[in-house]
This record gives sequence, C-alpha cells and structure tokens, in this order.
Amino acid sequence: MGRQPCCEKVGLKRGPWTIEEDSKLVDFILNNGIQCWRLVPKLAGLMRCGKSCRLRWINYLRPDLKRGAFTEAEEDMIIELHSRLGNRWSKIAAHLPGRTDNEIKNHWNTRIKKKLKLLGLDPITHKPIEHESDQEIHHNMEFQEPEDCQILQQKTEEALISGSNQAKNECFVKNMEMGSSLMIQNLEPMESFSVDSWMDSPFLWDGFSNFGESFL
DNA sequence: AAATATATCAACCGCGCTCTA
DNA sequence: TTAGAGCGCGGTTGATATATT
Repeated sequence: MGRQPCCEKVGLKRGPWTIEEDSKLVDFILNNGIQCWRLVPKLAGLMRCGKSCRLRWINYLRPDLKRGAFTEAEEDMIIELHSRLGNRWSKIAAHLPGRTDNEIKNHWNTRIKKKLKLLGLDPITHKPIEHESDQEIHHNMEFQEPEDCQILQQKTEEALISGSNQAKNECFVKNMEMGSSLMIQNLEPMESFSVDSWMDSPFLWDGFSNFGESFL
C-alpha cells in the first residue's frame, strides 16, 4: 500500500499558472501569510493542490527573488558549495539570497555541468577527469568513422591556419566530443592541448571569452 | 521557410523527514 | 511508541524557445 496522495487530485488544475492564479496566490499570501499550504488553495480560491501553490510561491512569486542570469560570482559560489555539499540544492540556495534551489539545480544541470566538463573537471567529484587509458583510446578509435576523423583533422588544421578563434574553438570542442585525444596529439600545433596543460592555455581562455553568453 | 535537434526551465512526482496526537 | 499528516527536497518530465540544417 503506497503513501496517500497529498491532496484530492480530482478536479485540480495542473500545468502552467495563469496571471489570475498568480495574483490570487500573491494576494492571499501577502494578506494572510502562510500557515498551512494544504489550506492555501482552498482559502485563496485556487483549483490547485497545496504543494503546487508552495512551489509556485517559492520558485516564482516570492517578492525577494532575484531575476535574470547568474553572475560569475554566483556561479563560482555554486561550484564551490557543490564541491562541499553535493546535490543539496536547498543548502546551496541558502547561501545565495534571491535564488531558489530549483533555479540553481536547473542552472547546474544545463550549464555549469557542461562548463566543468569542458574544463576537464568531473562535475561530481570536482577533480580532473582521469586520462583514458591507451586501451580505451584505441577502443574508441576503432568505433570512430575514419572519414569523420579525417574531416575533423582537416578542419582543425584549417582553423589553426585561419587564426579564427571561433573556428579553433569549434574544432576543439568537436575534438573533445569525439574523445579523440590521439588526434589532438597527432597534430603538432595542438600539442599544448594535452589534458595536462590545456587549461593553462591562453588560446583556450581567449576562446572562452569569445564564447561569451553562448558558451555559459 | 520548414523541419529537426538541442537547450532551457517551470512544474510535477514520490520519497523521506519532522511533528503531533 | 506509533501512525498519519504535512512539508521540503531532489530527480525527472514535458512544453517552449532557440539554434541548426
């Protein structure tokens, strides 16, 4: 026998909130405060469950919420806190006034995780990702279409000659995606991008700044 | 311009914890 | 002590927006 549902779901509205619903909820909470979430929808005249009201208020309607993109300082803080606290989003959110656990969790999953991976860091342990063993590299290469490798290698060389940072970065990301450490090692101008040293490369950081918002 | 893929984020779900009778 | 109610949390889903082909 499972746990009983938090409320009678029959006849309850679900999905995105309307402006009218939002204003009903805000009006009610500002005038009455919150004693019991289960009673809020009934008293506020909403066809929602208490849980849904709570979530809407906490994640969207609270007047103290900060809107807009995360700043670099906030991102750094999230990374630092995550390294200490793990996926305890509410604990992390407690250190970032105006940000919700849901918002931080979403931002982590969609952006910061990728950013860390590109920096060669494991988003779970926050440690540098281990080099693939030679065996694994060879294994990967076996499953790589040789034509694809050739095309990528050619494009990488062209990018290096062209001097375009954007082109270089595109090729670099593709190289990383293909897990083709061997290809990178085989290209003399790209040697500085062995996993050991690529994080220190001015080329890489220039590239990141060029990515700007689209990268982050 | 249309179709398809990918990214983003609001909202939901279910579990576990805490409180209370 | 225990069972049930309510709340909060973290994982997941799905709708929408945006980018790419």
